[in-house]
Amino acid sequence: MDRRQKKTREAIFNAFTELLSKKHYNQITVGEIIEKADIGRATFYAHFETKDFLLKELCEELFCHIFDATEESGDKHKHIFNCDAPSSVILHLLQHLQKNDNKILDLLSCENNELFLRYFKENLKELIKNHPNLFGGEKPRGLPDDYWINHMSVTFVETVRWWIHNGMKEEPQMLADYFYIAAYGKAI
Amino acid sequence: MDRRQKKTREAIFNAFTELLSKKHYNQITVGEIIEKADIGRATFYAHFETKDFLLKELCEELFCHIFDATEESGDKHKHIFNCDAPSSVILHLLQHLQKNDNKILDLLSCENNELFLRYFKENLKELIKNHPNLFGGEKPRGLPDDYWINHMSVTFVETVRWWIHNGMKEEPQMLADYFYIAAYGKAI
DNA sequence: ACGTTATCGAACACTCTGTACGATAACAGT
DNA sequence: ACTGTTATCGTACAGAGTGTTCGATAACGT
Repeated sequence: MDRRQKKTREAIFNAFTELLSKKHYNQITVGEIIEKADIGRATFYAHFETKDFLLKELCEELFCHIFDATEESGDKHKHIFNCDAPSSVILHLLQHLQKNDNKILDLLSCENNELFLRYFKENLKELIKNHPNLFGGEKPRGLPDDYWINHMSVTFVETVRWWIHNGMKEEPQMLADYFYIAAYGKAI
Repeated sequence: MDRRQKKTREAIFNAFTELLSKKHYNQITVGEIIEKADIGRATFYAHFETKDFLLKELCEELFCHIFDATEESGDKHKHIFNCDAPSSVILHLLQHLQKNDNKILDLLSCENNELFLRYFKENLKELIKNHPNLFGGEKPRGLPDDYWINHMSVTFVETVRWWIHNGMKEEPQMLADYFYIAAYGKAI
């Protein structure tokens, strides 16, 4: 990819991210993004059809390193569903977040977090669907599969939301315990 | 309240609701609402400051008969947290929804449902906070109160969402069982 | 019948969107 | 270093949407 393109794209993402942490998505204008990114109007539209597409691509970039299921051999980053024991997956995820990779934490804690948490949840559902034992534990009897998958995804996402909203005071291990207690009735 | 005001207000709500069931909130314009409601532009703005305020007031109107905690003596509608055994509260709520009071079901099932489900959840949290035994059952040990309250609210809202999304084929009793199994590990 | 007030309709300034185009400068490959 | 390509710039522009203003009209409650 052309160096100029990469620069511009990054400038737009940075400007957009910064704006998202300060005001609501609906009230951010393309004009503001352009100004903060210091690029021409036509340039913006050469990269993104609309603001909505920009958001979509930002989401994809933020979550792909976590959720991308393509297993590239020799990749130094172990994909979460490949690592160690299933019971540590959630811990791994939480530690990932704690490191604030890709500034994802800022976006998950700003007033626009709904935007990203929704995306988070959808990817998580896909992941669980493809790796039923992702979290360890067992589905209680009498629940439809998709009900259970949705419930688990939401429970995890809400655990993260609660954590962030409360200042992330707890250690990831503690959070993992909360999650397992809420989901299965007991820590694992 | 002036008859004219009431008429206009209702016309706006109806037009807005109809539009919400067809297209995304962000893409609905005041012009469309005005046209469908068949009122003057100035009239709309005499009622609602912006489209956002219209949404807020619509939410309040939709949920108030369910969540309004003011206990008016002699009110023929029993407030949900006053009725019968705690364990039936969820059943009551689901039956309420099934009757599609206030066309709330249309809004909970359209592509804008996030808007209303969020509002739903926030009200539910308040309700649980004020009536800890609302759902019966017990909080597992080791969980912070607000974590648990959030978890229960979300679990319920997501149960409703799942139900609607799947065509509401199940009876309310079945749904209540799902909810209790997910929340407590067993039906009550 | 009266004074009040909600509505109308048209006009208005303003902001934002998405596009167009020629000029410029950075780029990749040879 | 040369060359053809292409991303960016700046400006301008049409179109759509927002929120306000104001005088005229008609419905309202008492």
